[in-house]
Amino acid sequence: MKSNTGHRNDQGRVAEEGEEVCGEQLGAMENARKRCQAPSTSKSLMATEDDPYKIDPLIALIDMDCFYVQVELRLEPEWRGKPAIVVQYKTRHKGGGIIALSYEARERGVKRFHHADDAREVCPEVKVFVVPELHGKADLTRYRDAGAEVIRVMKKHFHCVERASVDEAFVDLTKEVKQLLPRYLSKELKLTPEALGSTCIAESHSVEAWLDQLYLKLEEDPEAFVASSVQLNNFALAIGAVLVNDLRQDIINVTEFHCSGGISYSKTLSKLACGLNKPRKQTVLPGNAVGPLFNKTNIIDVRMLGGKLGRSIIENLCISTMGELCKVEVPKLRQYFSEETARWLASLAVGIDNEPVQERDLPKSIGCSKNFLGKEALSTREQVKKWMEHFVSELSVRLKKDQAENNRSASLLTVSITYVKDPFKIKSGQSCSRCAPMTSYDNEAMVYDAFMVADRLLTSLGYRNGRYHYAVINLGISASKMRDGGFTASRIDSYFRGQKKKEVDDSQIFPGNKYSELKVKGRDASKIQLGKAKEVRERKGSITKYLNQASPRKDAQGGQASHHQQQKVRTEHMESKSDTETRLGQLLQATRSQRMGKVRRLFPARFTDEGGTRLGGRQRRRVPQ
DNA sequence: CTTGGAACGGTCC
DNA sequence: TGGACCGTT
Ligand SMILES: Nc1ccn([C@H]2C[C@H](O)[C@@H](COP(=O)(O)OP(=O)(O)OP(=O)(O)O)O2)c(=O)n1
Ligand SMILES: [Mg+2]
Repeated sequence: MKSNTGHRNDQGRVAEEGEEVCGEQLGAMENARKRCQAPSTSKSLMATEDDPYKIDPLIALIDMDCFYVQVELRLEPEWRGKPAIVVQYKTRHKGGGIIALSYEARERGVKRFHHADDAREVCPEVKVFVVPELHGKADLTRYRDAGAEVIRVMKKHFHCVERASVDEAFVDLTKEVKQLLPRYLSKELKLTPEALGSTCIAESHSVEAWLDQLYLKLEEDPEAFVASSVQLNNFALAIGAVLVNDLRQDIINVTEFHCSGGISYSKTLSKLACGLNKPRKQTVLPGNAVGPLFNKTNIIDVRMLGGKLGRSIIENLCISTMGELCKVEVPKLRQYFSEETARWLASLAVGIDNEPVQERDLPKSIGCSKNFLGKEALSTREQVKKWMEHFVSELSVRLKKDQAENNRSASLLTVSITYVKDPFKIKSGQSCSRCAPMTSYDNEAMVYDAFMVADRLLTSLGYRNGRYHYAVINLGISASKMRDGGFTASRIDSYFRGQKKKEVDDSQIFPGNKYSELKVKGRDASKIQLGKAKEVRERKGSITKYLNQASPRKDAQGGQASHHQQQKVRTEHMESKSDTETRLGQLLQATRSQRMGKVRRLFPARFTDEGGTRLGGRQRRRVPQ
């Protein structure tokens, strides 16, 4: 992947194209940034007296190496340097599914889609760490907390940090780099290979040569250098690399965790760069390297193109690399995609995504869920209630911790359910979600709300002799719409609107209605007594309004989680069973064939027709030429 | 027996 | 807005 053995001429030629394109992309990026009102970068191309140097936005992506494994290795360091994996549900299928694997394990041929038993087959001495279980489900707290440790270090170094996942964050380096620029240009500070540390330069063999080249140009003609956006941007990238290297070293010092980094001009490019030299390395992706790199980059491997959209591009245009996509003109793209999508793709094909780094280091939602496949599927009220209790037990602890640490409270509680007619003869599955206001972190209140919402939906789909007509194969709850501070009377009052009669008999599931006697500690009971909260559910508020439309959808729908795994498997080019080979696969196949949300906009013409065919000729909107 | 989990963020209507 | 759906780790 790294070394370019042949096609020198070809790459050289495209490199020039890339350079040219990149020069143009910067202006486009800036315009889009202004539209997006990214405060820290919106003026980056504007030279003013205070800010004499025009540089493009500089974005880094930090991604922890085999993160869950590192978390386990910090707890049991004797396994460092050995093949190791982290699995979920050891007692289940084939010793549990792998969710993280060390680089030593990767060298031995272990794959993420393997199970523990598979891993032992190809690598008998592999160390298997098992995700902790609590309340009958996997408990990822350990890894979330470790991720927060890392973010904390990042915030120490940079103001604008966007938590992208449990082990990834984007950083906007623009301001910090711009501040240092004069001191580096004046030689007060010097860019050295040592300062760059574990840096690689994409499409370049040596950091030294790259730096030498940079300084050669600076010495040659300093005025021309600072006037050249290409030179200045490369210089800025190098400064960014120093800052990111320092950050990564600090992360090691503070947390013992190693990570990789990507430094470039957009989230897309930084993410791509980060993956080029994993692990324990950071990669600078300069503008002039984008073209050559894109020539060998599969479309599927680019952020946001790893799913249906990417596959449709490949199928429709009969291409496979970003370099090829770059050569496709907007009018051609318009044959298959909407105007908006076509333009967006054309930008992305030169590395522009117009996404500012958001200053957000906390998750926006906190939730938990679990699959119940085959005989595990839930079909009684008692089962659903039991699992709601488990979920709430986990969630309330996490929410209270979040409230204490971050001074915020969730205002929305969402229940999501995937259900099928027969969990053993999966022919169609449907997923849905319902929400209720969150007015306290009281366990029983949350259980009541979550269960009532779920039960109403499932009951309305059919209920007889103590069993729902549908079996629940995935159940989850999530807290979101975070607001500053704790729960206040006015906040809770705002939920009391309208009136509606109770629709479901809860007397058997909640005997004695103990729930209505609960109170929130430390609050004005007359206002926020949970008995009042219960009224919400009996009135015509946001909950019941939607329960009335509980008729099953016609489209097939499978568990989101599983569906996503499928996406991941394809993205990583890992061989695995085709969907028709397994029962679950059939469900997932149905899932993917359903209607396409955002993608309807993205694939107006062809893809839609094909989707319609798969669905049995269902008619879809066709976008005018 | 059937098993590709469990979170997240975001867009669209 | 809520809810369905997509993309991602
Ligand atoms: N489908 C996935 C992908 C990832 N993870 C978890 C486990 C990983 O340790 C962590 C980070 O995901 P990465 O894709 O970044 O993978 P790693 O950090 O494990 O490896 P790498 O070194 O390739 O980044 O998120 C997960 O639970 N399910
Ligand atoms: Mg990682």
